[in-house]
Amino acid sequence: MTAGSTDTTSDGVNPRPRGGRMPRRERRVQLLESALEVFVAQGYHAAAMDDIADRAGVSKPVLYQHFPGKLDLYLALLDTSCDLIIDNCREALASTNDNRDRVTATMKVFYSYVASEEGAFRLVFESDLTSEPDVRERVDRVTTECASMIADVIRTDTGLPDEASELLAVSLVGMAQVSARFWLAGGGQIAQDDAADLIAGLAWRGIRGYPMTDDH
Amino acid sequence: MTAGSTDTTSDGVNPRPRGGRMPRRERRVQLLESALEVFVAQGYHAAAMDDIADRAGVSKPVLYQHFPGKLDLYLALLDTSCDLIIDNCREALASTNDNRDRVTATMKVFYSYVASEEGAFRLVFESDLTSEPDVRERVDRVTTECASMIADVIRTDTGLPDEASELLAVSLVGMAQVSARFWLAGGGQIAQDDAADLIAGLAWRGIRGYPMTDDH
DNA sequence: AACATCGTGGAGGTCAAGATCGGCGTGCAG
DNA sequence: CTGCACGCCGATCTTGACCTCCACGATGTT
Repeated sequence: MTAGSTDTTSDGVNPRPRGGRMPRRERRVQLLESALEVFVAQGYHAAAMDDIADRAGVSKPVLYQHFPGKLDLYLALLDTSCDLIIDNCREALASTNDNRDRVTATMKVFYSYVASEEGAFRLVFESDLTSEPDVRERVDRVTTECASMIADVIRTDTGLPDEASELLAVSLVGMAQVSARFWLAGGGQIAQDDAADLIAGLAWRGIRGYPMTDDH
Repeated sequence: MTAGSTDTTSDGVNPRPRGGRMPRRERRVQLLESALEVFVAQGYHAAAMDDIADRAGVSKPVLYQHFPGKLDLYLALLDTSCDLIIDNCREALASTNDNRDRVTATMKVFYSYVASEEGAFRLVFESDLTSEPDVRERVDRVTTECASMIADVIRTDTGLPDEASELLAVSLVGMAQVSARFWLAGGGQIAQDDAADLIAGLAWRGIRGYPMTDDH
């Protein structure tokens, strides 16, 4: 009994049935999906190209016929995920003119992002390839871009200096991403919207007093 | 002769003079210092044991006579850094009974931690070995432990439920660590204490308004 | 002063993982 | 029926990094 039974190779993952033939374009998206699952579950370094190929139900050469290397595959997925969160953040900020609603909407964007089934946020917030400059640049860009958009609002409405606005905005983004990640790890003790509302309230109380309030 | 001149370690090319002989205990701490520099500069995976040995001015076998393997070496440094930030956080919270001062003191702890010359915070906040459960557990413990201590204060003073207190505390920790990291990356446009005060003000305005505020 | 001891150094083994080359089966035009 | 093209797979190569074996020199003792 060398093979044949579709048993789990290593973990609780079930590889796809082997032998199906499909056009290139379709195969490519399937490979991307499989790669995302493996990278999310194991991280970049622990993920082997064999694992991704097995997960997709194909052999390794097929994978290399679609992507030149492991890093390219990872960067493709990373770019998609980075663009998603940045675009959603932009839309949330543009969705209203009330700053309190802006805070809530942006917070919900982060919580939805983290709660999404695919878990792609791990590539961005928990990447284990930060030594690679291409990865570092993209990961940092998520925080800096989101923060920059928020900082524009802060600066416009408060008149604070650029550096202070940026730092405040970065801290709001940090609050959102870290709390969302640990909310998810907590296992759903609190409903997603309740958690987002709670933290949005914290953030809003923090920044709403800034234009006119002096310290103490 | 064994001059401990730890000058700027920007890129890691700074091998020590070779040939110096020293007692075990001293050699061990020197190896730890060298390993920290290399891990901080290059990350876990990119760092080779040869690099660490060369950095310390010794050869590879002596490194293995002091530490059984690469992971143990990394975990030793990680533990030290994790304990440091957790203990400092605890002391900051115990240093006063005024919650506003608690927030400021805790924020300054994070900024000092990130600004410390050795850059050990990168092992905790930017580790590239999160796939290893031992590492993941320690890294997460920093946030959860710090948050737990803060959550105790929040729960006591506000009467909020446990889960809400924990989530608020986690978000404050996230705000601190992310903003501190990006403040450092910003290159010192703002003075360290000013940045910490700014974010502490944001955090305090956020949480001070919650139910049952005990103002003296 | 000579010898034994111990720490040090360079060169090498092992193995995992990324990247690749000749064969196989299927569908279609002629 | 037959040749062709295309997609796919088993088996292999190579690189790089972690981890040990034989010489050498310094130190303490008689």
